Amino acid sequence: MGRKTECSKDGLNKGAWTPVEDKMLLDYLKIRGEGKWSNIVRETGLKRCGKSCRLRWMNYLRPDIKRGNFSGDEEDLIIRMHKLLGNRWSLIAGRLPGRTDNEIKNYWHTTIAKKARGKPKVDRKQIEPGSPSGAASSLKNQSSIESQCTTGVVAATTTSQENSAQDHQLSVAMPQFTTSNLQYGAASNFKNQITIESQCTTEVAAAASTLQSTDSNLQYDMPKTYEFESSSKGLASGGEDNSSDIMMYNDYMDEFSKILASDFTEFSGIHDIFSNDHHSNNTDAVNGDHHGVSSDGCKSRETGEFPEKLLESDNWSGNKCVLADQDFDFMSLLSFLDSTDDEWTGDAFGTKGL
DNA sequence: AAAATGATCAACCGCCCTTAG
DNA sequence: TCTAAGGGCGGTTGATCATTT
Repeated sequence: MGRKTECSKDGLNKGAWTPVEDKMLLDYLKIRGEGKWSNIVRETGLKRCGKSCRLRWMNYLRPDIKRGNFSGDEEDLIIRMHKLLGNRWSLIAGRLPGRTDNEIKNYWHTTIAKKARGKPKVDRKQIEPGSPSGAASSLKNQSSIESQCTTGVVAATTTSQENSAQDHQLSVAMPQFTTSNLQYGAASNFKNQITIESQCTTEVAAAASTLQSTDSNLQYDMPKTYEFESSSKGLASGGEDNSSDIMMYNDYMDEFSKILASDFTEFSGIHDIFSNDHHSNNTDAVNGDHHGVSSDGCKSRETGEFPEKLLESDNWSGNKCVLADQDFDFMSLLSFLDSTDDEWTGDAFGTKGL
């Protein structure tokens, strides 16, 4: 069933790449550059499918890849970005210069998620005492992901089996939720989802994205129709017409999705939030001032602390721009995330009080 | 010293989205 | 407008190495 993928064709190598294969790929990319991955097989005789070539390049061969342990700052950043974005590894990687989505994903699963479950990493590479990623940092991270939110509401699933699967997912992806404080409701509770205490809205949004990631029927920019309602894996129908609630929820997720995918400064709501006095430190950075755009699509980086850098890139999902900026200020990013934790609320999207 | 267990990470799989024809 | 192919992404697997018993 289904069409045969390029990588499932006979005669292609699988498994670990050899130095010879690496060289063939690098030689090709040196001449032709990235893209047109499927041409590589035809033009070089390399017995790898295009996807495999791309992966090898993106995750291993690129010269700008940073190797070695994640610093405490990077770890903090991952945790906070994950809190906002869920398992959107490529988006998170886009904010970590030199790190790949695969690397971050692995790191999350092997280290951070375990910490969140109270099982600290045993670092085989042995981090030097006093380094930012040492014990103190771990403790800080542990506390940073503790729940500040007493009530979380996530969309419902239909069966207890599915609930349990998602319990697991949420316990990993959303450390601030525990099974006991999740309220599983039916789809008819969408209204309740939206009227959740504003301080928890970030978590709700992220939880929604997490749910999406486990269910191909749920789109991040929530579907215009109830795709999930008719899905065997999707959310249960409440049995009554809640279309207005759903529409509001759709609007909310739509806006959230747009913001994640785009230049933040396009969103006046976000702009307004950051213009508040208590965020005056960041006001300049998010005042909607667009910078020059270079020919490669990367905007200029003469100035700046994190918030501006976060906002200035119009390419959230790609590493192209961010990787060029090796002086990325993690502390600024972390403080930004701190300062805005409470601000990623319905307010920004005009949903408060729905 | 050897076996068992755990941790790490490169690579694969399969799905979805985009785009070219 | 439709369809097939390519590209991108998140989830998962399995080989390898380190640590523990």
